Amino acid sequence: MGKGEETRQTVLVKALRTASTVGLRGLTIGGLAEQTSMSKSGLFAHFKSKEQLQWALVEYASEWFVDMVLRPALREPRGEPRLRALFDRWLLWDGGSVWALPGGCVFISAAAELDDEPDGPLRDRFVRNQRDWLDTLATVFRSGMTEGHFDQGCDPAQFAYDLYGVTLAFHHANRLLRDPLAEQHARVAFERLVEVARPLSPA
Amino acid sequence: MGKGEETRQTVLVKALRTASTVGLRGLTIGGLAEQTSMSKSGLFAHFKSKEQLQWALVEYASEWFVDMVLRPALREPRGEPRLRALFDRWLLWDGGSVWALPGGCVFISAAAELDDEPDGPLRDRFVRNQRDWLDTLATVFRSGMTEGHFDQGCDPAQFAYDLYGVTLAFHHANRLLRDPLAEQHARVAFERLVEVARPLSPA
DNA sequence: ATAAGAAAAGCACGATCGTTCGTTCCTGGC
DNA sequence: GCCAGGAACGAACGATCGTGCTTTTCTTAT
Repeated sequence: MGKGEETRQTVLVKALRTASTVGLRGLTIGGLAEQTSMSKSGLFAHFKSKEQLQWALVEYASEWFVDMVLRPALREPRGEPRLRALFDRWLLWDGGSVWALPGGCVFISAAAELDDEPDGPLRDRFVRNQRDWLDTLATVFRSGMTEGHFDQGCDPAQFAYDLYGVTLAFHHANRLLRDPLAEQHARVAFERLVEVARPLSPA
Repeated sequence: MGKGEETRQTVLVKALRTASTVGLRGLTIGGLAEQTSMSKSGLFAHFKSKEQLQWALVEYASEWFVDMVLRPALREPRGEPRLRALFDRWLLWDGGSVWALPGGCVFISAAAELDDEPDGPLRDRFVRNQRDWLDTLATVFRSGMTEGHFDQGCDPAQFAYDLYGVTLAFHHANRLLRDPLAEQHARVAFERLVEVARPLSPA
């Protein structure tokens, strides 16, 4: 890894942590330069505009999410165990683990900022990220259906939607309201989602 | 209503619509002045700082939410009917009705911006708003329990959490992903929440 | 070791931010 | 009709924003 790529990475690491608390829009070149002990122009040269920096950040965050949440969970057996691992690590991702971002899930802030933005490279990239994640959830759930853990009549897309809702509510209750019962509520909700999806007559 | 209060109201109306798309932080005094055909300083004088403007905006949004969503639903019979009305109007509030804000639910953007903010008057005010709303949901559900619509073993706080999750996911799917199935997913999720809460042995 | 090229810095720009100040305009009570 | 006080304005401030240019410093390959 050449020098250029190295500092680029350093910047993205810092940027990711800051963005998790202040959002993509809250990022500033000057602030980032200060955090990395660089000059504004020196940092700016790596990304040729702020939006490209944001784009690179979404890219980087996606990779890291895969590394921290998805990949480890994929080592669990297909179906329900894998789904549980996914959910557990998802909660850790939003806070409570040493490797979690200081502001919790960075995608939630980004979603709120980009949802009313006009189409563009940044929004498109992020929407793809979110669609991929929902697709992944649906796929993992579908594996659970073929494994016989979940009923054949279930709708994987609906399940992905529901599960996302559970974690969105978790983020809300945990970080905004600082509700000590947030995680408990999340787990109860998850268990009921799984329970409801169970096949009536196990093969 | 004196002249001062009148223009103050005018400003808040415009501010609310803008904030729904760009968030509380995205608001600018200059932009607001332009929208209302006022001078920056003239507008600024009504609120003595930007944060106080944001504070007043949260206050105003809360009132309007009560008028548009809560109050009309309270005219429905206690219990399940009232809960359904609440949910229906909540979906309308996030978009799809003529009176909805152009950027959808303004509280969701605000939540993402304020969740990692240090304590302060603005955050406190907004957290109170959100707690009130969750309490209201729980209360309405609890009425449904005493009415016999829902099982006595249910946890109203858990139900409020779940229902909030459904609408957060709806906002996400609807506004960010522009998923045409968003509302359908939301309704399916709601129906299952209600279904699961039904008493096993109706009195 | 040296030349070529990348990386970083320095500096400045136009724009926009929130905010202040002094002035002008309008309104309501006597 | 006058006068006090609120409402709005115009201009300006210091700060900070993203972004160009030019120059210096460092890497890297030969």
